[in-house]
Amino acid sequence: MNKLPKILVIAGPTASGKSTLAIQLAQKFDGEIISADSRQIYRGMDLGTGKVERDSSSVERGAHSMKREAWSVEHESTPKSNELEAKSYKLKNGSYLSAGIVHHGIDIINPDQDFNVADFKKYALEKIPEILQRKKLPIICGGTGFWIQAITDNLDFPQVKPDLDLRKNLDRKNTRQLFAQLQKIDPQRAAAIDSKNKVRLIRALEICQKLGKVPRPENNKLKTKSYEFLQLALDVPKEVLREKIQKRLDERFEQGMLQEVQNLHQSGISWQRLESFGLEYRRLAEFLQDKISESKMQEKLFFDIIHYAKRQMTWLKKNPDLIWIPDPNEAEKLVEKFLED
RNA sequence: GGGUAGUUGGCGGAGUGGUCAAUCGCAGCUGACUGUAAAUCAGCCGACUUCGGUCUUCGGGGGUUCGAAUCCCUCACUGCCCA
Repeated sequence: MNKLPKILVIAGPTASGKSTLAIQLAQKFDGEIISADSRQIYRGMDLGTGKVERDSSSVERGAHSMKREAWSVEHESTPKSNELEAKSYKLKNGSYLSAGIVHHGIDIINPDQDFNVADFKKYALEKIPEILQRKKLPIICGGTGFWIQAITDNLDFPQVKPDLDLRKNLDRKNTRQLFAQLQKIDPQRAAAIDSKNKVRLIRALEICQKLGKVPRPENNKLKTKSYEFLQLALDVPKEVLREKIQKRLDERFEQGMLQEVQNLHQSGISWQRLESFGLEYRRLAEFLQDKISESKMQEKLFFDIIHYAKRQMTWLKKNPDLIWIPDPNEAEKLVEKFLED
């Protein structure tokens, strides 16, 4: 039996220290990082998404300021016909470097474009062989559990692309109507679906329109695996995480997160779009529109992030392959062992 | 000292004789999730519970009433106004 290529996964809730650990391990084991973060893919969304700081090029060395290029400035290449090609933005120097480590999946599209799990899966499955070819260790690191699972479990998605017009139309109806509609078309899916969840209902109907009904996800246990994963997650006590979240939030404000959101809006991103990104982008957009007061915004945002971390934990907890490590220093040994045989 | 408004579950805040263990919001807890996943959505949230119920709550005490968070008396505390 030939051995499967190995991939390291670093998961954990927001503010748990994933990125730092990933970089440490990348340095130690000669790796490249694939960010699995549904918001860090966007250019110009830096402070609010907590991107690792990009290495400044030798030319602009000494630029200690947190100033980052506005996405509109670097956005000069016009999208090509190929959707994925168009979406995956090629940087001049080829990649996003932080602490000398190559990061994929950061700054790959503009905030007015969509990039979903299926896109990510394609993207990552393209990058992984490239990284392996360079004899480097692929490290998938990020907080978007679903995206990570798409890779680790090689999830199969129905071949139905989002139909924005259809979605817009369906969105006008309420969940009762949508559910009734789904019951008629695909009772099986209807029986299993969350009947109050509009997003799910709309997607189900979208698939039905194309395929007649929603295919049952196949059992991934039967699938042949192409990679071997070591999945680690940072286990940070709730109280500690709270403190880290608050501290990080304060820092982000100091670094000019508000300005970042303002800039995004000025470069053409609608408030509605910004709000749809959630967390900092939603709350700051609301504040900038005078929908909420500053103190309300700060308060809400803090709790939003706490809740988000909680949701992440709920997701992560049901992954039986995750190894929870209370201390980041434990990771090294585990990775070493993983890479041995 | 006089007047006045108030005191409700962790917080905010409804409720003004029975259908109130007490609307609702926040916080808290648990969970769902196959192309929006930082999104979207669900349940629990006084105590005990064999999940049908049982018990103790609405500042303290005393009353009225078949029955009070809701009415009366009184005490305490808080805010505002007049001294």
